[in-house]
Amino acid sequence: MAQERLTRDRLLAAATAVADAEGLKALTMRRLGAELGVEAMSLYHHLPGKEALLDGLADALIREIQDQNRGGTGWKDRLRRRFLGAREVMVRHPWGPALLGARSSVPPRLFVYFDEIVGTMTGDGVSYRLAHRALHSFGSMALGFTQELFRPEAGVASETDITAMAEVLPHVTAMVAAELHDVTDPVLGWCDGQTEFEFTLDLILDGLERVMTP
Amino acid sequence: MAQERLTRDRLLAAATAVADAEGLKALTMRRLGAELGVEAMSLYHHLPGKEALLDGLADALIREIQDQNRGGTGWKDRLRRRFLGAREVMVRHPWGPALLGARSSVPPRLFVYFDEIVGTMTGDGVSYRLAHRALHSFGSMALGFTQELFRPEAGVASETDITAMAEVLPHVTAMVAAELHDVTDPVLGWCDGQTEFEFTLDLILDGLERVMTP
DNA sequence: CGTAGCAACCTTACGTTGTAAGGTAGGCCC
DNA sequence: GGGCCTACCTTACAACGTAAGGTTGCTACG
Repeated sequence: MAQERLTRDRLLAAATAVADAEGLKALTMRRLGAELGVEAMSLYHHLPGKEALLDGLADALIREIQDQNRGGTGWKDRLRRRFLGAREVMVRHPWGPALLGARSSVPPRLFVYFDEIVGTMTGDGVSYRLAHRALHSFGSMALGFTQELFRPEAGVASETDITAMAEVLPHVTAMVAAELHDVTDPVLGWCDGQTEFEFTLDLILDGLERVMTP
Repeated sequence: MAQERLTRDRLLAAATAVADAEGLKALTMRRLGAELGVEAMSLYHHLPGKEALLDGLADALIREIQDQNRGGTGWKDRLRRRFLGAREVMVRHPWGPALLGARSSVPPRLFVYFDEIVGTMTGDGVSYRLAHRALHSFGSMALGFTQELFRPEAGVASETDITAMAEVLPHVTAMVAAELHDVTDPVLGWCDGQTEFEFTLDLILDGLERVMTP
């Protein structure tokens, strides 16, 4: 693992790999050093500290999102493609949302990315006022994720759990039952992140379009 | 600070106070112990560990949000009031979003809260299918915050910064200029979180209403 | 009344984290 | 060849969460 010399880029690449494989929490200086066949303190000759490492990671993540740009015509179509591309990046790097959320200062590249979004809108006739509002409405959708507070990845619940749940959560229980019954493919159909992401995205995009052309 | 006996509730209250005053990062076991005039390890007789402390904090936060329920008529109005109330709670506790985002397992009370939302909708004639979609669309709005990735709390930039910014961020710079010129009160008008929260909230609520009554 | 038991709190200590401080080996230049 | 710079290593420290076990005082019961 040692061999080649260290670089800031090799460092960030290794950090990304560790985070992809084992999550952000496993990304410690010592662990990253080991990954590169080097002592932890050697990393400090290429990065000033752990915060800088995370900043670099965030920057690389946003660049990866920017690179997902895929054309389209009109602000709506363009943004839609952009955000769907962003989502693919976040699916590849599940630590992305948490990282961006935890960063104490805004990654500078994020401003550049938002600038592109504003330019996409105003360049197509959208007013600055609405572009500004839209920027806030997109929120984390622009980065390809919705705050997944409700993530039922928990797996199958036991029967006693289900009966207990039915008492405490009558409406959700009924909803799950109704939805499962409705859907042809019970696995893909229930809480399919992609479908719901697109639903919400179109809800916002259509809403914005309606606001600007009343 | 010592005097009275420790309680799980006193513990959580003190933890909330520390987080309110100095942020989540300042909330360590030793610090919390000191706050209560007690050694860190004494806390372990009331809570099994730090994770449990954070779980308790999250639970209390969600309960505070639930208590903001303020009536209204019809699912749209009811949810709107609810979410605006939730926002007030998050304004009081700026560490809220980060805490919920960082929790590795979903706080159980969140399911109860979501159940209330589903009940509010289906009780007013909304289909389970749409209620489910809506739940995902609300995302973090249901908890009163939008992922504030773009938070210009940085303060006034220097002149050189501004000219540098104009080169790299032409569209954002123009937008800021246009907006500042437009607005009567330049401080409240520019990036007023409340205004933008309501704008996005109504965008989603109106969109959902339109989907169900085509 | 004595004593067993238990709840609440303290003491000590360990492993892990980020990182400050300073050491060392090799290549380059004058 | 002697100084200097770059890249890496060694050692050490403070702060963190917490395991293990000690101390104290109240309470219940034979």
